[in-house]
Amino acid sequence: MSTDLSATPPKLAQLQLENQLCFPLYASSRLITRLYQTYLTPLGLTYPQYIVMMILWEHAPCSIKVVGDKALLNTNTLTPLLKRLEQQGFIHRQRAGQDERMVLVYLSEAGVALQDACSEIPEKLAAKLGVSRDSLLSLKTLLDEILPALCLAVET
Amino acid sequence: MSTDLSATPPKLAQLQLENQLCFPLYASSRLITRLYQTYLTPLGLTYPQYIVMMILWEHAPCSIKVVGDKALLNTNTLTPLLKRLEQQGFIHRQRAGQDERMVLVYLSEAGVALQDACSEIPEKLAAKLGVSRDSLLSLKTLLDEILPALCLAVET
DNA sequence: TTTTAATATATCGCGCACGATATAGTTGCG
DNA sequence: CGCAACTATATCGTGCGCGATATATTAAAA
Repeated sequence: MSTDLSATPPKLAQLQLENQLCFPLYASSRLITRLYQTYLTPLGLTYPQYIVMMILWEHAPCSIKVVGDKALLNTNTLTPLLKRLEQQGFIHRQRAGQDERMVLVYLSEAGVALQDACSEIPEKLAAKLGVSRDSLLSLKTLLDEILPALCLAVET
Repeated sequence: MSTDLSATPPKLAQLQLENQLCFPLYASSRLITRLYQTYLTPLGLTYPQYIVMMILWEHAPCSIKVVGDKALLNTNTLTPLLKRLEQQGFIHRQRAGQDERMVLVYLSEAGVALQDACSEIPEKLAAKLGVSRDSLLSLKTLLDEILPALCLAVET
């Protein structure tokens, strides 16, 4: 009820939204996704699909495992997502010959062409956001520093 | 395929995952949620439910609109979420008398008691993460600076 | 060479997120 | 007053995320 720190025990004050790190992280991630969506929807992509396409532009053909390692996603998310990308005609999938467990993901021509169509999105977004390049850069630096610690902590 | 910047046009280099701000934001948000979940599941809460409970601990009884404004969530997310919180016995809902459009959310005794059960979670998490308090604090500062710009940009 | 463990992918179920739409209730304007 | 604009909530459909589990293939151990 009170935001008066002198009246709120410190442990309960930590549970107030404005004192939490987790909330702005959660909220800004969702808002960024929504911003991207305005540019991605016309191209037929969702935001997680865009993440996966970025990985494929750089690494295809590669196994689903590799995509998952880079996107930090498991097959319970990736299998249906890749199915949709295949239905859209951006990729196709094929079991690897030498190791029948693996499924290799290949880019189609449309999938390759999509990269050009996406090339302007990051700068358009930065412009629309109207936050200094410095702020964005130091945010990225901080997150890149914390991300490995998060990966470790999740596994323990 | 190549990470050699001299061989990759700058606009396409921006589409490589490690040059993007959006990915570490998206990934760390999900990982933080997963970390919280280990502490929240035993209490019968999901992470978004925990966010909503934090708002209610501070502002209940209040309307769904107020909860949505603070959590940056709409009723298409909140209505079913609040239903589940009610089924768990943490809250109850009632139409406001003076304005029959509003639904007021009240904390039950169990809902109030839950705050104590959650009071140790933030510090436990920070300890497990093993990142300096300085890093976490400057991350929060940066995010709080960018969040308003994001809210604005989403509306335009 | 069996047997066992590890690996890669798939499936299921639940709970978000969110765009789009619908429905009451309220307010304001002519 | 009557009617249009606004507000608060609910519903629907789609696509994630992810814990849990299943299956097939390969590698390692006995």
